[in-house]
Amino acid sequence: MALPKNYDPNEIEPKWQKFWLDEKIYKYEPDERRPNYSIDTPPPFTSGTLHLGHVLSHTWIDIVARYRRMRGFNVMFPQGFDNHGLPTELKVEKEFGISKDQPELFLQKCIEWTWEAIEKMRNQFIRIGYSADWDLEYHTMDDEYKALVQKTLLEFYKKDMLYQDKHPVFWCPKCRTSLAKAEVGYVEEDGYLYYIKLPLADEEGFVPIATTRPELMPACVAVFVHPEDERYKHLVGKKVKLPIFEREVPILADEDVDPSFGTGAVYNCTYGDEQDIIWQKRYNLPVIIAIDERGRMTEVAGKYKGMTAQEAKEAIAKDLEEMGLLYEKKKVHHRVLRHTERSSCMAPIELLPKKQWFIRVKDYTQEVVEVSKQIKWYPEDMFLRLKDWADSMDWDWVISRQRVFGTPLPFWVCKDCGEIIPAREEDLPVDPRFDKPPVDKCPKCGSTNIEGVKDVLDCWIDSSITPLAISKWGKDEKWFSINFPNNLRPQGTDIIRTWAFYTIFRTYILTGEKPWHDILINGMVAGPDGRKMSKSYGNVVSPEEVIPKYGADALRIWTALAPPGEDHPFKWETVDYNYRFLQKLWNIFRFAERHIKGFDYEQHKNIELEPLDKWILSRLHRLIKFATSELENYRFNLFTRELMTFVWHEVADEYLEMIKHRLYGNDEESKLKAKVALYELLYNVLLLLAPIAPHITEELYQGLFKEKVKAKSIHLLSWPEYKEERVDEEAEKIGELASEIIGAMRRYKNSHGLSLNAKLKHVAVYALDSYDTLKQIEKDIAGTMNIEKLEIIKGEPALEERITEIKPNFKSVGPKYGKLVPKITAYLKENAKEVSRKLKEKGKVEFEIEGQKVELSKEDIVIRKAVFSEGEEVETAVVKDVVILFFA
RNA sequence: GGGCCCGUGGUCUAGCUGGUUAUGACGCCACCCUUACGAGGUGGAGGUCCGGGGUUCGAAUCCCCGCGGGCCCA
Repeated sequence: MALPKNYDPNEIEPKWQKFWLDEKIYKYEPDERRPNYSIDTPPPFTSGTLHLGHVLSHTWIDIVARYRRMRGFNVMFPQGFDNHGLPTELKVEKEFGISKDQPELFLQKCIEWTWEAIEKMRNQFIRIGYSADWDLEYHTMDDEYKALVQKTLLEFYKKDMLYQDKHPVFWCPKCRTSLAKAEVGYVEEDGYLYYIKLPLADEEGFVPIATTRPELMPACVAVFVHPEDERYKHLVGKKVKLPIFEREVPILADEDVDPSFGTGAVYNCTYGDEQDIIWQKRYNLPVIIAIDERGRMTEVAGKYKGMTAQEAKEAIAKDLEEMGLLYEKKKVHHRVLRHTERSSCMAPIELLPKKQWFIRVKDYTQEVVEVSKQIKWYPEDMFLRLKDWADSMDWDWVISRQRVFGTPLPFWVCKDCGEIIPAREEDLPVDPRFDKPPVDKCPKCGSTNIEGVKDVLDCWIDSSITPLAISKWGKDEKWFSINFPNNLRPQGTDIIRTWAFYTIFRTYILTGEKPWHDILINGMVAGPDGRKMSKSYGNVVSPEEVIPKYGADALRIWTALAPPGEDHPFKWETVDYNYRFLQKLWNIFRFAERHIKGFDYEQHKNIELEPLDKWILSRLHRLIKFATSELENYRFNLFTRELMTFVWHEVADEYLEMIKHRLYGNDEESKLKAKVALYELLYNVLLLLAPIAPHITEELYQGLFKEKVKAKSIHLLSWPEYKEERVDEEAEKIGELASEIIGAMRRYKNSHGLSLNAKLKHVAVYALDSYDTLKQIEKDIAGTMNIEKLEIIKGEPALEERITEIKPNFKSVGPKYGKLVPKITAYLKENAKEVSRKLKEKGKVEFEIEGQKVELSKEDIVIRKAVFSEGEEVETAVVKDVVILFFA
């Protein structure tokens, strides 16, 4: 069976994907005889489709997994799915018209829909050649997973790291519901900026403030100015007395104040905007609630009680004006938070303090930073992002969400005394929204008035225990001891502050250890236009558009070319180029097939090879060494590029052309040697490429090598071994010279309209230093270029010679002569002919500059020259010290 | 506003422990049908290495100041 003429990824790829699954090539079982390698893969949110960001991050992981297997590791490679989330709730509400008022039906639909999404996404993973062990697949909505999440919360509760407190939520007074950040947005609109004088409490004078929300004055808790502001510096520490409400609040200084906005002084309320929250937390200010869930003024608003916020704004402004304290009202264009997710609503959003569940994290940030230092970060500087986040944290982790489709908090609360009643561990998972409490009466006050917690957990609570989940923490001692800490956590730059930070934090609190040895950070995928890929820019490209056209391997190579930690644009041109590379690879093997298929490499591998064979194998082994060290450090881009260039140019354009005459010739000994080298070369190229392009390499392995090598898949073979003895600098010099000389001859043929294998009657090659090297490849040059009469002559041809460039080799001359360098450069130029002659005669040149002796050897001077023939009968080319004469 | 990162021909990218013709690719132009491949081969045009200052014999590379972009946070 010969390879078909065309490379067709759509035929090859699904075939092997099925084969790998059927044969359970990637099955993981703990095995004490082999080193273990575990990967904590990111569980994507179950939207139903993989985007190119997933393809990038997960192909990277897959490359690592495949490489590690080839290095003899037993790789534990699970894939999970993150199920809970707002988008699913919105979909169920909108598309299926099911309301949250029927929570059981609602949840059922969410789960049903999520299963469909999982199926689709798993198939998409399989279609990119992803080599996870699907028997290890997990979902955050699984009972087992939820039980683990809840168990960790019980642990935090026991450690007294869980508490309830008030925290603002986005609240829509029209819909009477709390909203997630994704459901609100800023809308630009016109409004007024009110300038108000706030009288000082204990002396004459006042502080002028500017605000867009005078109705929040009853909730004012402080006035802020910039610490460097000369206008107000002297007032810091004093108090103002709020007009109308007759309450005193302090004047504080904070660098967040923008002195150029309004009057340079602002008042801080509960809560006008997100900055108010920061200050309230930072300075531990009181919380005064002036607006209720219906958007109306509360008790604290006194005579304004019951008014809507808008009515109160006007009434308070009017009263202040009458008191002479409102002295200016300026039109401004500003951003207002509105309920943007539901376009029918668009009501202004309030920030209302609500009882929320918190995990104490601020007290542990420095410990988390210390643990993070024990993890190796790739690239290293990504650690700083985590550190900065930890250092600047203003409040604890709010873990409760007022949603439906999420892991429930495993707690009940006594409505009489507020006692928190945890679930029993043996009952997990529990859903306190539906399940009975584990006790009949409150253990503290004896009340029977016990209510299950209605809130669910932030989805980062689910996903920040993946290392514990996949390592079977608390479940399987042996599995855990082999797999934990995980060897690798791969993830994107965007979620270092969430996923990485919280995972390190929770794992550390629960186990006392770091979750992983290494963390690998990938950048974001940009669209073809270089901008972030997003629907609103209309630059989204989906894997499903790419794969039918070019196949998964070509797309995978695009991911392999992404630099570590940096954003990477999707480019159709790149995928197209990769596809053409694979096409080229295919053709190389099609050519090689007739020469090496069934060839007994093992029998002949120790034969003494010819110089050019040694050259290409030396280059191969250098590449193996480079590839290995790059992959050890999770860097794929440079190695991939090198490999592609090597295969395309050194192997295909140069080496293959140089051995054709041997493979098709009559010298059986030489032919055999060429086959040995070709086999070793191409077999190893396939192995190097296997982690990146698993499908085409499998196809070629099965077609050309399996018969002899026996392994049932290329993905069960070992990574190429770097053999120092194959590296041969002498052979590399020979190969390089051969490439350049043959290149010059190809250009000659090309410029004369001759085909590559057209016969050249007579070529003379003159050389001095390279003479001995050339003699060794005389036969190769003549054979490759089909030269009837090739003369290699020691000496120089009788032709006119001109020096086109002469200069010092700065790298060697610079450190030796420092400031004299520019003068040496000038000297060489002025005395080019003489310098060249002396170099040829003595091998060195000596002269004086500014009374200082300068001595330069051949290595210190770079000379380029051209030769010219007067007559018409001969054309010339110059390669280093070699002059080629083509006779017509 | 804060932290980190990035800025190299039209586009993407290498180089960035300093060494003078700045790497490779896509695209563009010209030429060549060559026994694995025209989805190929050969050559060419195209650059103030974001801007400005400094250090140095020498700066894309090191330092300082700007400008622009990304991610996250506020």
